[in-house]
Amino acid sequence: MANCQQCITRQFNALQKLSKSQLKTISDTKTQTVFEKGDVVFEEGANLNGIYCVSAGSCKLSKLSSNGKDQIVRFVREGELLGYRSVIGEEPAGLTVTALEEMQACFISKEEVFEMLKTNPNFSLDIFKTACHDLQMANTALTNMAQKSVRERLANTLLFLKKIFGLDVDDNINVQLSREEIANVIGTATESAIRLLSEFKKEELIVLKGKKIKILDYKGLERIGLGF
Amino acid sequence: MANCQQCITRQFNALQKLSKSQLKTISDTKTQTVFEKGDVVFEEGANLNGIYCVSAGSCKLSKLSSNGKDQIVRFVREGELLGYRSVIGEEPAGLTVTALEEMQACFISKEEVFEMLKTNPNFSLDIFKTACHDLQMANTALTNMAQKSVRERLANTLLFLKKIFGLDVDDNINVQLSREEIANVIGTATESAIRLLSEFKKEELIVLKGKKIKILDYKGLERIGLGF
DNA sequence: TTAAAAGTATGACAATTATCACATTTTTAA
DNA sequence: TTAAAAATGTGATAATTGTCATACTTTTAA
Repeated sequence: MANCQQCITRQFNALQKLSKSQLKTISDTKTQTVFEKGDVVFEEGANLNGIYCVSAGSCKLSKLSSNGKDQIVRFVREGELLGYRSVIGEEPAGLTVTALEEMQACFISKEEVFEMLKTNPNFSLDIFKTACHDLQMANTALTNMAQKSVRERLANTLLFLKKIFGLDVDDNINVQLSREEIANVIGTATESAIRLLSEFKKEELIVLKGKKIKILDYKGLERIGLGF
Repeated sequence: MANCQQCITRQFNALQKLSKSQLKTISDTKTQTVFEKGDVVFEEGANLNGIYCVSAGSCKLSKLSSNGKDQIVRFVREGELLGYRSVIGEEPAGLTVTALEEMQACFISKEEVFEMLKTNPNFSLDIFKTACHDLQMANTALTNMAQKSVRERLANTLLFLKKIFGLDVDDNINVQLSREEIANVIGTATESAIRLLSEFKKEELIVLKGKKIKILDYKGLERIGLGF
């Protein structure tokens, strides 16, 4: 996609609020990058010079704990913006962003972002709303992490992954995560995640085929996730 | 405090960015409320008609889990704003706010807030920065909750409470929380929190006197919090 | 193509944490 | 002031989860 005017991605984020001339400006100044699976977009602690608009593919946002383990905090798909928290908050990035598959993103410089924030209240409010919603989600995630068992969290995580990534043609959850990554979402040991996945399989809640996971019993997983 | 112009509280939040006339407007339209210890300012799920500027006292922000337990997500002290996430995000409140002591707060209507957001980019950006910082904190909290043991979380929580509330004349952490509330910050059973506090006391890391907690060995708690 | 490396799976066991029971202390309210 | 209620503290025990060992499978790269 050479220019932003034709790009449908922006319909899904705050860039939809830009005026024609503002859109032309970022279209002319943006730089487009392709990331391969496993590539790091930016790392925790980095000072970002702009934000990324993800135009294809998906990535994980993770944070390193003092025990050396990665905690996956969030997934971002095409259409979403990356790095605005750090740029607007004028802090180093709090999370590391890693591509989960081939991924395309357009970089928009900090200066352009602040210019838009100052001159376009609709843009400003829209992106602010996203941040507020993210905060809501973060608080819910914290509560679940604190109050739910690993088994409950796994059930919720599977439903959550389905919600974010949807299903492929065979009704599998449309994302391929390693067992370790699943464990890093839940906040548990890899072995525990593997063991509980096997249990879910035995209980005929899911089907496993390599990294592919198909949910058989949505109601069942929901019940487990709620603690029953 | 009858008017906002003389109120020092606003120095500590985005209201410092208001123009004189904007300040006069909110000063004339605000309503001031006093909350007693245990009073609920607003509840999870409520539709807020404005935000609160806390001018005295402190409160806890908590979320009910499906298991019936409260998770304390955050503490807010004088000088901070409450409810902006819900108002700006145009969502029901995600958290319940409860006064921890006598507390005073000024209510500013939604209409005033949006008016200021639209016409004053400095205000807008300042409050946005706060939100971004809150997001950063939320991600760190999530990672700690997921990756650290209850013992480690208790150590970190005590240091965190000291940082937020400071010390009283006898060097106790300057907030009185019940054992249950401490457990609800950490995300553990009340008995476990009590047991671990007793352990810390035996290990001469802290001194307990009723609800008062004095930290004796900061380095020791830091070491435990990091997982050593 | 094949050897090495990485990832997945499972058992055995240890450590952590939750739950229940109950005693003691503190707070509350009549 | 005093009885009731709530909060705190501790033991016993069960349940959950982590860790280590090891086998098997899949992926990677020479």
